[in-house]
Amino acid sequence: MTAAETAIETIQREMTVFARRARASAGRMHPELSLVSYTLLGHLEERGGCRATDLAAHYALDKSTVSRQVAALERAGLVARRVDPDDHRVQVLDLTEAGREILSQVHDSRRAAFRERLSGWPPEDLTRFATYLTRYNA
Amino acid sequence: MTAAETAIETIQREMTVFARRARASAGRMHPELSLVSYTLLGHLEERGGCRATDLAAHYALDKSTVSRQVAALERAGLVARRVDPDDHRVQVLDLTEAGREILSQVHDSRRAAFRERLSGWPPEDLTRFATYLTRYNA
DNA sequence: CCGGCAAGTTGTATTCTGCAACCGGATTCA
DNA sequence: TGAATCCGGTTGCAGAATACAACTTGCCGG
Repeated sequence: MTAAETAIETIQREMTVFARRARASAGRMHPELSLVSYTLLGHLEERGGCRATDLAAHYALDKSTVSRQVAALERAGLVARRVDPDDHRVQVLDLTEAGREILSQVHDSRRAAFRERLSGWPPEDLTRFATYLTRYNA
Repeated sequence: MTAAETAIETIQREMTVFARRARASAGRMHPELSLVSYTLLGHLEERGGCRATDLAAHYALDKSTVSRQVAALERAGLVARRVDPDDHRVQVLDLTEAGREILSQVHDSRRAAFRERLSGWPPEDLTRFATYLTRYNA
């Protein structure tokens, strides 16, 4: 087996380990914000307004799932929808102030967990790791 | 925010994305074996016979959930249960031959998926990525 | 023997998800 | 311009995973 193949084995195994752990702990960290809701809010924060379809495509979710999640987030007052004046089919989603606040709380506690876990890593390794993960998920 | 903090943000987000996708796609790749089932079988393969309660504790699942999953796996002929002669409350779980076989197939196809996904990565990036993941999970 | 604890099972409710059918606005093309 | 089509989104439905609680059965210390 080449070094690259060995690396692929390792990546697979470690990703699986991670998936297991994430599955086990996701619900416990923040009961008020599911993993998906959190992800969606985070996306909105980063990219500003976007469409439900974009979210669905990006996270490989069915549009119906996104529709319901967004509806729940809107009921909870965390996101706002407005119709795109240029295309009346489109709803542009945005965080509300409350959404921003909750997101920042959850963010902080998750960040603390990751920071704890990643403490002692050289900054250069952190940025490279981040790049790899992004590329993997792209 | 420093570069390192930004990287931590990204790692956190991308890991989350990955975890969600892994779960969603696991069902599609192998309809006959959910991520949890796969994990449980893998556990049995590694450690040989164990109790349902051990699985529940190890994966932070409710014992009822494990009970149902194990029941399904037994119906599918992938695991066998036998009563512990020393304690009749206990059922010792073990892979059947069919279970071992399916597990190895799923293993292979997962490996193929990873290989596909990572094709085109320079070998040194693969090895570094593998190193980072291992370090992260350690 | 009894009370309490441990292992599993089952009933119930909730949540997340995908698929399919549908609605209404936008676009294309003859 | 008008019909066919496409696209964004919603809703009905069904299935899976899960937690919690109540229960059954077996074990063990007084």
